[in-house]
Amino acid sequence: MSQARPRDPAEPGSGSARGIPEATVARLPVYLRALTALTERGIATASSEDLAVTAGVNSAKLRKDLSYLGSYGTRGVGYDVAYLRYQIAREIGLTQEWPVVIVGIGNLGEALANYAGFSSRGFRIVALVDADSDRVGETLGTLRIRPLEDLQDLITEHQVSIGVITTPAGSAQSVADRLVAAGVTSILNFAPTVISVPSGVDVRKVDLSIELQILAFHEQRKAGHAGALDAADVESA
Amino acid sequence: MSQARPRDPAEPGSGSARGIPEATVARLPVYLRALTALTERGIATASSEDLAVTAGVNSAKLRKDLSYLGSYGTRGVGYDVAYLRYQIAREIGLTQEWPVVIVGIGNLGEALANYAGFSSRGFRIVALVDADSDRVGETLGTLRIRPLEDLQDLITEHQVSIGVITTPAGSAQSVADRLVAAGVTSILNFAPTVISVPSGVDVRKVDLSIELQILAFHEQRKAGHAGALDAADVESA
DNA sequence: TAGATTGTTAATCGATTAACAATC
DNA sequence: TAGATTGTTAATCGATTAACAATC
Repeated sequence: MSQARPRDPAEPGSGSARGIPEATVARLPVYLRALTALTERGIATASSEDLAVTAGVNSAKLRKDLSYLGSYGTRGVGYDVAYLRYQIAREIGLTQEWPVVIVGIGNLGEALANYAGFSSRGFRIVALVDADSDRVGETLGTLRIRPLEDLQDLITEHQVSIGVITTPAGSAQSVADRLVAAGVTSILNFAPTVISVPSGVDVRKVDLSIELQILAFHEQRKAGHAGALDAADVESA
Repeated sequence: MSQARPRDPAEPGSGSARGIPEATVARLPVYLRALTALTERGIATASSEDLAVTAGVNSAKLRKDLSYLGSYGTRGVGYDVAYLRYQIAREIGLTQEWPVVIVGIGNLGEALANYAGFSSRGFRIVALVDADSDRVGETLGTLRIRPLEDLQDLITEHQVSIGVITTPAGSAQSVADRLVAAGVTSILNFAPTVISVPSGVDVRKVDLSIELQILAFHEQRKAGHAGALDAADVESA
């Protein structure tokens, strides 16, 4: 466990010690975005309360989260926005550029390929791959769509460690297998299916219809909604 | 708190009692999908272990989650796939159809408008809205893109309670305000910004670049990755 | 010094999990 | 009855939060 004594940001390894809670890791990008927003507003120093409001979290949680990285604030003053922003970017690994491959160039894959928010945050899409021979050869932005057979070579050539799957559910597992075999160790899966990977490979899943279903669950329980009556009918039947 | 005595699924209200944990709610759609997959494989009965493997969770967790809904299994046997599937669908609110409006028809909005996964799960996109007068009037599938001024009327006409925001960050808050003013009480926000809404309105956020950043954080910490060296360099500097 | 705000503690809350009595 | 598997308990773990001593 970590010692109670104050940590010095200059002490090598102090801030990057293992054991940053997953919940904290998931919020670091949110803080990064909030700091960017403050920078754009010309704000150089911000209190944990300012930052928390911008990020949409509670300030005690924010201070606790930041404390896992080190002591980057000044008591009585707050945080230097530019400095904290750099420290968080470094912690996440955004001081380097991450080459990314997208497999499955349907509507969603195409939208991601064109999404400016990736490149502006340290990710560079270096290859687009599709199994459909009709789409192969087509150019999207500056990239030509490549066949699945080229996947291994593309990953090796660009030293890709992060892959994005935007194929239909049926192809997702075999694509994941190929990505892993080629050396990819992080996968962002948009296909509506569970994929299995060896330990050591991280998978995150984004599921658009699941998000809507969670909203529907709560919506159904709100008073005044027509659905609430329907549900009661089913129940007493 | 819930009583320790066994609950009867036939008892009105038993399964739908408030207090289903959020973490459980978020997994119900995953179980629903797993049950659908089992149905497609022609499997009529499944144990919690079968279901858990298909859904990618641990079976103790799955049984605990299902216990919040009621007692839908049979000891020594397992769960009837079709029956459990119906019960979960009912619990989520998918026995009715949910009309949805999408605001912001860029690459992502267009991809969502064409996404078959929504309609097959009880959501129907009833309106596409964009602020750009160049896109207004264009037809996507069976829907014509409508101007922002029509938003209120569309929501009233179709009794929409769920809205999807796929605008740039800068427009998201004003769109959210208009959605709420028009009566929407659930929002799925794809814009890379925090939006504020009155209490009683649910917002879920999907942030594509945040998912990639979380992967990058872990990737950076994996041995053998070039980035690991870079980070160490920065740190000791 | 007085005021402000961090970083940390400790209490609380919620989620996960193994284990097993209940029961089909 | 014997075997299988649920539904529930209770222990554990992790996350959140209020409060405040430390300190700028």
